Amino acid sequence: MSWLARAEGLAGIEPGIAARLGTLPVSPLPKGKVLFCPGEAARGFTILLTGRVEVFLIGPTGREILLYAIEPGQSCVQSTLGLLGGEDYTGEAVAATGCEAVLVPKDIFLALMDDSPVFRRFVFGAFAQRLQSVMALLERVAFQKVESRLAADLLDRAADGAVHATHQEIATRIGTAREVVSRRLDALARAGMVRLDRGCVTIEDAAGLARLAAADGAR
Amino acid sequence: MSWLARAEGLAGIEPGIAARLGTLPVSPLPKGKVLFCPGEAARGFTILLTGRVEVFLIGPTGREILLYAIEPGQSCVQSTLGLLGGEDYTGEAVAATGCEAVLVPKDIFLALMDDSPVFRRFVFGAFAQRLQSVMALLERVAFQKVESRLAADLLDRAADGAVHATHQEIATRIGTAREVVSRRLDALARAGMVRLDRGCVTIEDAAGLARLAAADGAR
DNA sequence: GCGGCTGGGTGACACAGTCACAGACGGGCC
DNA sequence: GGCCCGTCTGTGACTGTGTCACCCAGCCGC
Repeated sequence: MSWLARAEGLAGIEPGIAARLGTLPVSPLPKGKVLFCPGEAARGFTILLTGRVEVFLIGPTGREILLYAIEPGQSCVQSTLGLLGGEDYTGEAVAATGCEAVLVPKDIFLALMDDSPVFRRFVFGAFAQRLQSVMALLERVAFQKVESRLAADLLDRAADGAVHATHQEIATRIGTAREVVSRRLDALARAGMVRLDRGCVTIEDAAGLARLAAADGAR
Repeated sequence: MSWLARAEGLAGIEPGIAARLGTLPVSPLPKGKVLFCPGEAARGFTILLTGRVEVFLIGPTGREILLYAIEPGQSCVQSTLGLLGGEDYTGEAVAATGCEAVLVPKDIFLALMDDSPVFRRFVFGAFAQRLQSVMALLERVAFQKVESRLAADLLDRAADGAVHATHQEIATRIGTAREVVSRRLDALARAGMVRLDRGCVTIEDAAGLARLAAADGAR
Protein backbone atom coordinates (compact mmCIF):
# COMPACT_ATOMS: atom_id res chain seq x y z
CA MET A 1 0.00 0.00 0.00
CA SER A 2 1.36 3.37 -0.96
CA TRP A 3 1.80 6.10 1.59
CA LEU A 4 -0.80 8.11 -0.34
CA ALA A 5 -3.59 6.22 1.39
CA ARG A 6 -2.38 7.70 4.66
CA ALA A 7 -2.58 11.36 3.59
CA GLU A 8 -6.20 12.38 4.03
CA GLY A 9 -5.72 15.70 2.30
CA LEU A 10 -4.92 13.86 -0.89
CA ALA A 11 -7.89 11.52 -0.82
CA GLY A 12 -9.48 11.34 -4.25
CA ILE A 13 -6.25 12.14 -6.05
CA GLU A 14 -6.29 11.38 -9.74
CA PRO A 15 -5.03 7.86 -10.58
CA GLY A 16 -2.41 9.10 -13.02
CA ILE A 17 -1.03 11.52 -10.45
CA ALA A 18 -1.11 8.89 -7.75
CA ALA A 19 1.12 6.71 -9.86
CA ARG A 20 3.66 9.49 -10.09
CA LEU A 21 3.55 10.30 -6.39
CA GLY A 22 3.13 6.88 -4.86
CA THR A 23 6.62 5.69 -5.57
CA LEU A 24 8.34 8.51 -3.72
CA PRO A 25 10.16 7.19 -0.67
CA VAL A 26 8.99 7.78 2.90
CA SER A 27 11.76 9.23 5.05
CA PRO A 28 11.96 8.75 8.80
CA LEU A 29 12.85 11.80 10.90
CA PRO A 30 14.32 11.25 14.34
CA LYS A 31 12.93 13.30 17.21
CA GLY A 32 14.78 16.58 17.62
CA LYS A 33 15.92 16.70 14.00
CA VAL A 34 16.10 20.25 12.62
CA LEU A 35 14.32 20.30 9.28
CA PHE A 36 15.40 23.71 8.15
CA CYS A 37 16.94 26.87 9.45
CA PRO A 38 16.74 30.47 8.32
CA GLY A 39 18.36 31.18 5.01
CA GLU A 40 18.37 27.66 3.74
CA ALA A 41 16.85 27.14 0.29
CA ALA A 42 13.83 24.87 0.00
CA ARG A 43 14.60 21.47 -1.42
CA GLY A 44 11.04 20.53 -2.14
CA PHE A 45 7.58 20.12 -0.78
CA THR A 46 7.23 18.04 2.38
CA ILE A 47 4.17 16.06 3.44
CA LEU A 48 4.12 14.76 6.99
CA LEU A 49 2.65 11.28 7.48
CA THR A 50 3.18 10.60 11.17
CA GLY A 51 4.53 12.50 14.16
CA ARG A 52 4.60 16.20 14.79
CA VAL A 53 6.86 18.98 13.61
CA GLU A 54 7.00 22.33 15.39
CA VAL A 55 8.06 25.55 13.74
CA PHE A 56 9.52 28.30 15.90
CA LEU A 57 10.38 31.90 15.40
CA ILE A 58 13.57 32.86 17.19
CA GLY A 59 14.29 36.36 18.42
CA PRO A 60 17.67 38.05 18.65
CA THR A 61 17.72 37.51 22.43
CA GLY A 62 17.22 33.78 21.99
CA ARG A 63 13.58 33.92 22.98
CA GLU A 64 11.42 31.59 20.91
CA ILE A 65 7.77 31.37 20.01
CA LEU A 66 5.84 28.52 18.48
CA LEU A 67 4.70 29.66 15.06
CA TYR A 68 2.65 26.57 14.28
CA ALA A 69 2.79 22.81 14.38
CA ILE A 70 2.55 20.42 11.47
CA GLU A 71 0.32 17.42 12.10
CA PRO A 72 0.06 14.24 10.01
CA GLY A 73 -1.46 14.82 6.61
CA GLN A 74 -0.32 18.43 6.55
CA SER A 75 2.46 19.93 4.57
CA CYS A 76 5.32 22.14 5.48
CA VAL A 77 4.11 25.43 4.12
CA GLN A 78 7.33 27.30 4.58
CA SER A 79 9.00 25.02 2.11
CA THR A 80 6.32 25.96 -0.40
CA LEU A 81 7.09 29.62 0.01
CA GLY A 82 10.56 29.01 -1.30
CA LEU A 83 9.15 27.16 -4.30
CA LEU A 84 6.63 29.84 -5.19
CA GLY A 85 7.50 33.24 -3.84
CA GLY A 86 11.19 32.75 -3.68
CA GLU A 87 12.07 34.51 -0.45
CA ASP A 88 13.88 32.84 2.38
CA TYR A 89 11.93 32.03 5.42
CA THR A 90 12.81 32.81 8.93
CA GLY A 91 12.11 30.33 11.68
CA GLU A 92 13.24 26.86 12.53
CA ALA A 93 11.39 23.56 12.23
CA VAL A 94 12.10 20.76 14.67
CA ALA A 95 10.64 17.27 14.81
CA ALA A 96 8.81 17.19 18.16
CA THR A 97 8.43 13.42 17.91
CA GLY A 98 9.78 10.77 15.63
CA CYS A 99 8.20 11.39 12.22
CA GLU A 100 7.71 9.99 8.76
CA ALA A 101 7.59 12.37 5.83
CA VAL A 102 7.60 12.39 2.06
CA LEU A 103 9.66 14.89 0.14
CA VAL A 104 8.23 15.88 -3.23
CA PRO A 105 11.03 17.29 -5.38
CA LYS A 106 10.59 20.75 -6.78
CA ASP A 107 10.03 19.79 -10.41
CA ILE A 108 7.40 17.19 -9.58
CA PHE A 109 5.71 19.65 -7.25
CA LEU A 110 5.47 22.31 -9.93
CA ALA A 111 4.18 19.81 -12.47
CA LEU A 112 1.53 18.59 -10.06
CA MET A 113 0.39 22.13 -9.39
CA ASP A 114 -0.40 22.41 -13.08
CA ASP A 115 -1.83 18.95 -13.60
CA SER A 116 -3.80 18.01 -10.52
CA PRO A 117 -6.77 19.95 -9.17
CA VAL A 118 -6.84 17.78 -6.08
CA PHE A 119 -3.19 18.44 -5.33
CA ARG A 120 -3.72 22.12 -5.96
CA ARG A 121 -6.58 22.24 -3.53
CA PHE A 122 -4.47 20.46 -0.97
CA VAL A 123 -1.66 22.98 -1.24
CA PHE A 124 -4.02 25.93 -1.24
CA GLY A 125 -5.90 24.67 1.75
CA ALA A 126 -2.66 24.27 3.68
CA PHE A 127 -1.70 27.80 2.78
CA ALA A 128 -4.99 29.29 3.81
CA GLN A 129 -4.91 27.42 7.07
CA ARG A 130 -1.40 28.58 7.91
CA LEU A 131 -2.08 32.17 7.06
CA GLN A 132 -5.09 32.12 9.28
CA SER A 133 -3.32 30.43 12.16
CA VAL A 134 -0.43 32.85 11.96
CA MET A 135 -2.82 35.79 12.02
CA ALA A 136 -4.57 34.28 15.02
CA LEU A 137 -1.21 33.92 16.74
CA LEU A 138 -0.37 37.52 15.96
CA GLU A 139 -3.62 38.57 17.51
CA ARG A 140 -2.86 36.64 20.68
CA VAL A 141 0.68 37.95 20.96
CA ALA A 142 -0.33 41.53 20.25
CA PHE A 143 -3.45 41.76 22.38
CA GLN A 144 -3.65 39.01 24.94
CA LYS A 145 -2.03 38.93 28.33
CA VAL A 146 0.35 36.17 29.30
CA GLU A 147 -2.02 34.85 31.95
CA SER A 148 -4.67 34.35 29.33
CA ARG A 149 -2.37 32.66 26.83
CA LEU A 150 -0.96 30.47 29.58
CA ALA A 151 -4.37 29.28 30.72
CA ALA A 152 -5.38 28.53 27.14
CA ASP A 153 -2.21 26.57 26.50
CA LEU A 154 -2.59 24.53 29.68
CA LEU A 155 -6.12 23.55 28.80
CA ASP A 156 -5.05 22.81 25.27
CA ARG A 157 -2.27 20.46 26.18
CA ALA A 158 -3.74 18.81 29.24
CA ALA A 159 -3.60 15.04 29.00
CA ASP A 160 -5.38 13.34 31.89
CA GLY A 161 -5.74 16.67 33.64
CA ALA A 162 -2.02 17.40 33.70
CA VAL A 163 0.58 18.96 31.44
CA HIS A 164 4.01 17.39 31.38
CA ALA A 165 6.35 20.18 30.41
CA THR A 166 8.99 22.37 31.94
CA HIS A 167 8.32 26.04 32.46
CA GLN A 168 10.79 26.74 29.70
CA GLU A 169 8.81 24.62 27.23
CA ILE A 170 5.58 26.35 28.15
CA ALA A 171 7.24 29.73 27.82
CA THR A 172 8.41 28.89 24.33
CA ARG A 173 4.98 27.72 23.26
CA ILE A 174 3.29 30.92 24.31
CA GLY A 175 6.14 33.22 23.40
CA THR A 176 7.30 34.61 26.69
CA ALA A 177 10.16 34.15 29.15
CA ARG A 178 10.57 31.32 31.59
CA GLU A 179 10.54 33.55 34.66
CA VAL A 180 7.22 35.01 33.63
CA VAL A 181 5.71 31.55 33.31
CA SER A 182 7.07 30.60 36.71
CA ARG A 183 5.52 33.65 38.31
CA ARG A 184 2.17 33.25 36.59
CA LEU A 185 2.01 29.56 37.42
CA ASP A 186 2.83 30.44 40.99
CA ALA A 187 -0.10 32.86 41.02
CA LEU A 188 -2.40 30.24 39.51
CA ALA A 189 -1.25 27.73 42.11
CA ARG A 190 -1.94 30.19 44.92
CA ALA A 191 -5.41 30.71 43.47
CA GLY A 192 -5.90 26.94 43.64
CA MET A 193 -6.30 26.45 39.91
CA VAL A 194 -3.25 24.27 39.37
CA ARG A 195 -0.78 22.17 41.32
CA LEU A 196 2.92 22.37 40.50
CA ASP A 197 5.48 19.60 40.48
CA ARG A 198 8.82 19.32 38.81
CA GLY A 199 8.15 19.10 35.08
CA CYS A 200 4.42 18.78 35.53
CA VAL A 201 1.44 21.09 35.98
CA THR A 202 -1.77 19.51 37.27
CA ILE A 203 -5.03 21.23 36.52
CA GLU A 204 -7.32 21.55 39.52
CA ASP A 205 -9.89 24.03 38.28
CA ALA A 206 -10.43 23.76 34.54
CA ALA A 207 -13.42 26.09 34.60
CA GLY A 208 -11.39 28.79 36.29
CA LEU A 209 -8.65 28.47 33.70
CA ALA A 210 -11.19 28.59 30.90
CA ARG A 211 -12.48 31.85 32.32
CA LEU A 212 -8.97 33.30 32.29
CA ALA A 213 -8.28 32.02 28.80
CA ALA A 214 -11.34 33.79 27.49
CA ALA A 215 -10.70 36.93 29.52
CA ASP A 216 -9.13 39.23 26.97
CA GLY A 217 -9.22 36.90 24.04
CA ALA A 218 -12.93 37.35 23.41
CA ARG A 219 -12.87 36.37 19.75
CA MET B 1 -8.24 49.30 -23.14
CA SER B 2 -9.18 46.78 -20.52
CA TRP B 3 -8.14 47.16 -16.92
CA LEU B 4 -6.12 43.97 -17.34
CA ALA B 5 -3.27 45.91 -18.89
CA ARG B 6 -2.90 47.78 -15.61
CA ALA B 7 -2.46 44.70 -13.43
CA GLU B 8 1.18 43.72 -13.71
CA GLY B 9 0.73 40.45 -11.85
CA LEU B 10 -1.53 39.27 -14.64
CA ALA B 11 0.79 40.17 -17.49
CA GLY B 12 0.93 37.33 -19.98
CA ILE B 13 -2.52 36.08 -19.12
CA GLU B 14 -3.95 33.67 -21.66
CA PRO B 15 -6.06 35.40 -24.35
CA GLY B 16 -9.12 33.25 -23.72
CA ILE B 17 -9.00 34.04 -20.01
CA ALA B 18 -8.42 37.71 -20.65
CA ALA B 19 -11.61 37.81 -22.63
CA ARG B 20 -13.54 36.43 -19.67
CA LEU B 21 -11.91 38.78 -17.18
CA GLY B 22 -11.59 41.96 -19.17
CA THR B 23 -15.25 42.79 -19.20
CA LEU B 24 -15.64 42.84 -15.42
CA PRO B 25 -16.41 46.33 -14.20
CA VAL B 26 -13.94 48.51 -12.32
CA SER B 27 -15.41 49.83 -9.07
CA PRO B 28 -14.31 53.05 -7.42
CA LEU B 29 -13.80 52.98 -3.65
CA PRO B 30 -13.98 56.27 -1.76
CA LYS B 31 -11.27 56.97 0.81
CA GLY B 32 -12.21 55.62 4.22
CA LYS B 33 -14.57 52.99 2.87
CA VAL B 34 -14.58 49.82 4.96
CA LEU B 35 -14.17 46.87 2.61
CA PHE B 36 -14.92 44.13 5.05
CA CYS B 37 -15.26 43.50 8.73
CA PRO B 38 -14.84 40.39 10.84
CA GLY B 39 -17.41 37.70 10.28
CA GLU B 40 -18.51 38.86 6.90
CA ALA B 41 -18.50 36.23 4.15
CA ALA B 42 -16.27 36.81 1.14
CA ARG B 43 -18.12 37.92 -1.94
CA GLY B 44 -15.29 37.27 -4.34
CA PHE B 45 -11.73 37.93 -5.21
CA THR B 46 -10.62 41.55 -5.29
CA ILE B 47 -7.82 42.99 -7.37
CA LEU B 48 -6.70 46.53 -6.57
CA LEU B 49 -5.82 48.75 -9.53
CA THR B 50 -5.09 52.11 -7.94
CA GLY B 51 -4.88 53.50 -4.42
CA ARG B 52 -4.02 51.78 -1.21
CA VAL B 53 -6.02 49.60 1.14
CA GLU B 54 -4.87 48.96 4.70
CA VAL B 55 -5.87 45.93 6.73
CA PHE B 56 -5.92 46.21 10.51
CA LEU B 57 -6.21 43.79 13.34
CA ILE B 58 -8.28 45.17 16.18
CA GLY B 59 -7.83 44.12 19.79
CA PRO B 60 -10.50 43.91 22.44
CA THR B 61 -9.26 47.17 24.03
CA GLY B 62 -9.67 48.98 20.74
CA ARG B 63 -5.98 49.02 20.01
CA GLU B 64 -5.22 48.42 16.36
CA ILE B 65 -2.26 47.17 14.39
CA LEU B 66 -1.58 47.38 10.69
CA LEU B 67 -1.58 43.81 9.37
CA TYR B 68 -0.56 44.72 5.83
CA ALA B 69 -1.33 47.10 3.03
CA ILE B 70 -2.61 46.26 -0.43
CA GLU B 71 -0.89 48.15 -3.22
CA PRO B 72 -1.99 48.41 -6.86
CA GLY B 73 -1.74 45.14 -8.74
CA GLN B 74 -2.13 43.12 -5.57
CA SER B 75 -5.12 41.21 -4.43
CA CYS B 76 -7.01 41.11 -1.21
CA VAL B 77 -5.78 37.83 0.18
CA GLN B 78 -8.20 37.67 3.04
CA SER B 79 -11.05 37.45 0.63
CA THR B 80 -9.37 34.45 -0.93
CA LEU B 81 -9.26 32.68 2.40
CA GLY B 82 -13.00 32.68 2.50
CA LEU B 83 -13.16 31.23 -1.00
CA LEU B 84 -10.70 28.44 -0.32
CA GLY B 85 -10.39 27.57 3.32
CA GLY B 86 -13.79 28.71 4.39
CA GLU B 87 -13.07 30.28 7.74
CA ASP B 88 -13.99 33.81 8.59
CA TYR B 89 -11.24 36.31 8.78
CA THR B 90 -10.62 38.70 11.54
CA GLY B 91 -9.43 42.20 10.82
CA GLU B 92 -10.78 45.17 8.98
CA ALA B 93 -9.80 46.60 5.60
CA VAL B 94 -10.06 50.33 4.97
CA ALA B 95 -9.33 52.29 1.80
CA ALA B 96 -6.46 54.57 2.82
CA THR B 97 -6.89 56.59 -0.36
CA GLY B 98 -9.45 56.69 -3.11
CA CYS B 99 -9.15 53.38 -4.97
CA GLU B 100 -10.22 51.47 -8.02
CA ALA B 101 -10.74 47.73 -7.75
CA VAL B 102 -12.12 44.81 -9.71
CA LEU B 103 -14.24 42.20 -8.00
CA VAL B 104 -13.99 38.73 -9.51
CA PRO B 105 -17.08 36.74 -8.51
CA LYS B 106 -16.57 33.47 -6.72
CA ASP B 107 -17.57 31.15 -9.56
CA ILE B 108 -15.34 32.88 -12.10
CA PHE B 109 -12.50 32.86 -9.58
CA LEU B 110 -12.77 29.12 -9.01
CA ALA B 111 -12.99 28.44 -12.72
CA LEU B 112 -9.91 30.54 -13.38
CA MET B 113 -7.98 28.69 -10.72
CA ASP B 114 -8.55 25.52 -12.70
CA ASP B 115 -8.08 26.95 -16.18
CA SER B 116 -5.31 29.54 -16.03
CA PRO B 117 -1.75 28.83 -14.90
CA VAL B 118 -0.96 32.55 -15.00
CA PHE B 119 -3.89 33.41 -12.77
CA ARG B 120 -2.96 30.58 -10.43
CA ARG B 121 0.57 31.84 -10.13
CA PHE B 122 -0.75 35.31 -9.42
CA VAL B 123 -2.95 34.10 -6.59
CA PHE B 124 -0.25 31.87 -5.17
CA GLY B 125 2.32 34.60 -5.27
CA ALA B 126 0.00 36.94 -3.42
CA PHE B 127 -0.56 34.29 -0.80
CA ALA B 128 3.09 33.56 -0.31
CA GLN B 129 3.87 37.23 -0.03
CA ARG B 130 1.18 37.83 2.59
CA LEU B 131 2.15 34.87 4.66
CA GLN B 132 5.70 36.05 4.68
CA SER B 133 4.83 39.63 5.52
CA VAL B 134 2.55 38.54 8.34
CA MET B 135 5.28 36.36 9.77
CA ALA B 136 7.71 39.25 9.54
CA LEU B 137 5.21 41.43 11.37
CA LEU B 138 4.82 38.79 14.05
CA GLU B 139 8.55 38.75 14.47
CA ARG B 140 8.66 42.52 14.90
CA VAL B 141 5.79 42.60 17.35
CA ALA B 142 7.12 39.69 19.38
CA PHE B 143 10.77 40.61 19.52
CA GLN B 144 11.38 44.23 18.65
CA LYS B 145 11.16 47.20 20.95
CA VAL B 146 8.83 50.07 20.20
CA GLU B 147 11.72 52.46 19.68
CA SER B 148 13.06 50.27 16.93
CA ARG B 149 9.72 49.79 15.19
CA LEU B 150 9.03 53.51 15.46
CA ALA B 151 12.34 54.47 13.86
CA ALA B 152 11.80 51.98 11.05
CA ASP B 153 8.30 53.27 10.39
CA LEU B 154 9.42 56.90 10.32
CA LEU B 155 12.15 56.16 7.80
CA ASP B 156 9.72 54.09 5.79
CA ARG B 157 7.09 56.76 5.50
CA ALA B 158 9.22 59.83 5.27
CA ALA B 159 8.30 61.97 2.28
CA ASP B 160 10.67 64.92 1.83
CA GLY B 161 12.28 64.15 5.16
CA ALA B 162 9.06 64.46 7.12
CA VAL B 163 6.16 62.26 8.10
CA HIS B 164 2.71 63.81 8.14
CA ALA B 165 0.78 61.77 10.65
CA THR B 166 -0.64 62.11 14.13
CA HIS B 167 0.85 60.13 16.98
CA GLN B 168 -2.30 58.05 16.98
CA GLU B 169 -1.81 57.07 13.36
CA ILE B 170 1.79 56.12 13.95
CA ALA B 171 0.80 54.11 17.00
CA THR B 172 -1.71 52.16 14.95
CA ARG B 173 0.79 51.40 12.25
CA ILE B 174 3.33 49.95 14.62
CA GLY B 175 0.82 48.38 16.97
CA THR B 176 1.23 50.25 20.20
CA ALA B 177 -0.56 52.95 22.21
CA ARG B 178 -0.57 56.66 21.42
CA GLU B 179 1.01 57.64 24.72
CA VAL B 180 3.94 55.35 24.09
CA VAL B 181 4.54 56.93 20.70
CA SER B 182 4.37 60.41 22.22
CA ARG B 183 6.94 59.50 24.83
CA ARG B 184 9.29 57.77 22.40
CA LEU B 185 9.05 60.62 19.93
CA ASP B 186 9.81 63.00 22.77
CA ALA B 187 12.93 61.00 23.56
CA LEU B 188 13.97 61.02 19.90
CA ALA B 189 13.42 64.77 19.75
CA ARG B 190 15.55 65.29 22.85
CA ALA B 191 18.26 63.19 21.21
CA GLY B 192 18.06 65.55 18.23
CA MET B 193 16.97 62.92 15.75
CA VAL B 194 13.57 64.40 14.91
CA ARG B 195 11.66 67.64 15.23
CA LEU B 196 8.04 67.57 16.33
CA ASP B 197 5.17 69.72 15.16
CA ARG B 198 1.48 69.19 15.36
CA GLY B 199 0.64 66.36 12.95
CA CYS B 200 4.14 66.22 11.53
CA VAL B 201 7.45 64.59 12.42
CA THR B 202 10.54 65.96 10.70
CA ILE B 203 13.57 63.73 10.43
CA GLU B 204 16.81 65.42 11.38
CA ASP B 205 19.17 62.48 11.68
CA ALA B 206 18.21 59.65 9.35
CA ALA B 207 21.40 57.72 10.07
CA GLY B 208 20.70 57.74 13.78
CA LEU B 209 17.18 56.47 13.19
CA ALA B 210 18.48 53.76 10.91
CA ARG B 211 20.79 52.62 13.68
CA LEU B 212 17.86 52.38 16.09
CA ALA B 213 15.71 50.60 13.55
CA ALA B 214 18.32 47.92 13.09
CA ALA B 215 19.09 47.71 16.80
CA ASP B 216 17.16 44.65 17.87
CA GLY B 217 15.69 43.71 14.56
CA ALA B 218 18.96 42.41 13.13
CA ARG B 219 17.41 40.50 10.25
C1' DG C 1 29.21 11.07 49.36
C1' DC C 2 30.34 14.35 45.73
C1' DG C 3 29.98 17.20 41.73
C1' DG C 4 27.51 18.68 38.03
C1' DC C 5 23.22 19.41 35.62
C1' DT C 6 18.60 20.78 35.04
C1' DG C 7 14.44 22.82 36.62
C1' DG C 8 12.62 26.25 39.35
C1' DG C 9 12.37 30.61 42.57
C1' DT C 10 13.56 35.61 43.46
C1' DG C 11 14.75 40.53 43.45
C1' DA C 12 15.86 44.48 40.82
C1' DC C 13 15.11 47.23 37.07
C1' DA C 14 13.71 49.11 32.46
C1' DC C 15 10.22 49.19 29.08
C1' DA C 16 5.25 48.96 27.62
C1' DG C 17 0.17 49.41 28.05
C1' DT C 18 -3.65 51.61 30.40
C1' DC C 19 -6.28 55.13 32.71
C1' DA C 20 -7.24 59.64 33.91
C1' DC C 21 -6.33 64.06 33.18
C1' DA C 22 -4.53 68.73 31.66
C1' DG C 23 -2.87 71.82 28.31
C1' DA C 24 -2.40 73.52 23.46
C1' DC C 25 -3.62 74.34 19.05
C1' DG C 26 -6.75 75.09 15.07
C1' DG C 27 -10.92 76.21 12.76
C1' DG C 28 -15.45 77.82 12.63
C1' DC C 29 -18.81 81.21 14.35
C1' DC C 30 -20.49 85.28 16.17
C1' DG D 1 -11.31 90.39 17.34
C1' DG D 2 -13.10 86.93 20.96
C1' DC D 3 -15.19 82.50 21.87
C1' DC D 4 -16.12 77.48 21.60
C1' DC D 5 -15.23 73.02 20.67
C1' DG D 6 -12.94 69.18 18.96
C1' DT D 7 -8.55 67.22 18.00
C1' DC D 8 -3.78 66.50 19.10
C1' DT D 9 -0.32 66.17 22.50
C1' DG D 10 1.97 65.90 27.19
C1' DT D 11 2.08 63.82 31.98
C1' DG D 12 1.71 61.06 36.18
C1' DA D 13 0.57 56.81 38.33
C1' DC D 14 0.25 52.04 38.28
C1' DT D 15 0.43 47.35 36.48
C1' DG D 16 2.24 43.79 33.51
C1' DT D 17 6.27 42.01 30.94
C1' DG D 18 11.00 41.01 29.64
C1' DT D 19 15.64 40.67 31.12
C1' DC D 20 19.62 40.01 34.10
C1' DA D 21 21.90 37.98 37.78
C1' DC D 22 21.65 35.10 41.05
C1' DC D 23 20.54 31.09 44.33
C1' DC D 24 18.42 26.86 45.65
C1' DA D 25 16.68 22.11 45.31
C1' DG D 26 16.40 17.84 43.38
C1' DC D 27 18.46 14.16 40.43
C1' DC D 28 21.93 11.49 38.25
C1' DG D 29 26.23 9.26 37.47
C1' DC D 30 30.45 8.40 39.39
